[in-house]
Amino acid sequence: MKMRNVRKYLKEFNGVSITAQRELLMGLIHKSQGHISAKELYKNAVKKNGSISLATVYRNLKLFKELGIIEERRFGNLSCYYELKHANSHQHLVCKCCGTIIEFETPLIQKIIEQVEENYSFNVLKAEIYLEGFCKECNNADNNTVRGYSMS
Amino acid sequence: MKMRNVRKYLKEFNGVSITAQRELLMGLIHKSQGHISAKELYKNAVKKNGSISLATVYRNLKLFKELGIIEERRFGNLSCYYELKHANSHQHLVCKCCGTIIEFETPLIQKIIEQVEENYSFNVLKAEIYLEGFCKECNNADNNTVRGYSMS
DNA sequence: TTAGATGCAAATCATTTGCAATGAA
DNA sequence: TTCATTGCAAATGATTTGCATCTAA
Repeated sequence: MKMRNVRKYLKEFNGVSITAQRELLMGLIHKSQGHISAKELYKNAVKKNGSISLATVYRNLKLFKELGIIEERRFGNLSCYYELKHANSHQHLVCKCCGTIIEFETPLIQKIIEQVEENYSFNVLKAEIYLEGFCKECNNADNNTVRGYSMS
Repeated sequence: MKMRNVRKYLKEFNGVSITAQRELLMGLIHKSQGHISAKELYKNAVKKNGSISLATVYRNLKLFKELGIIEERRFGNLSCYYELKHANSHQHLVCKCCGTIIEFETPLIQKIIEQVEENYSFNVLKAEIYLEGFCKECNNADNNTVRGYSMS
């Protein structure tokens, strides 16, 4: 991502200053083109700026989240994943074996939201579908493992 | 829950012994009739058995999970919630303000699974929908707060 | 008797926070 | 100059683990 665009992003918000760390982190999040954890982001950032701290990564992830630039997701793990907020909402399909994360969309989620708003008088602000299973390749392989554990 | 039923549950598994702590924890999980966190479970357990340890709670939650008796859920928080595995799958609707958790069912989730299995050659083993928003009461109230933060 | 279970304290992992030093506007 | 931001280290909260002791089978 061009520096100019990052600046544009951040400049829209009053009182938020543009620092080298923020530009770096935003650039890396853009490059990740998908989901990245705080630790991965930190590791990548250190390669470019040896003195950046994990605290700065967390603080800025929190800031970007509050500014509505990124979203935070949990995929069963203890740690979170972060991704740029897309215009179009999408859902996640995760392989228990190889960890591949596939994004997909479905108009049915809108139907579900409507049903729930109707039935429970709820004002739904966020809808997430999380599907887990085995992808084609892992399903065929013999030596399946689930996040490091053998499942023979 | 009657002790006999707890024993029946645990006896089905070889090598798993029936301890007072396990009976207590299973009973409390049953009584909770919904979602309970490890900490809440521990607090309730201590009332009946002053010397039970948090480690025992976590170890047994892990065991029950492995035995397929309970399920682990994350609702955006850092900590997990545990619930008995129901025969019928159900989804969750959480109020950002008061924290109420509503369970609901929808046949549309099956449709989504079918679509995904078809489109991505995935073998889907688990499907979770998580909806978040404001319940009727909180939506009407003036002083809405989101998990402790004011949103005036 | 003996493998599995427990309690305790210490360890880990992800995330947050206090504080003094630094840097953007 | 001034207030936001950073790096560092220590704190926190959830969960796990090592170890000596206990207990169900």
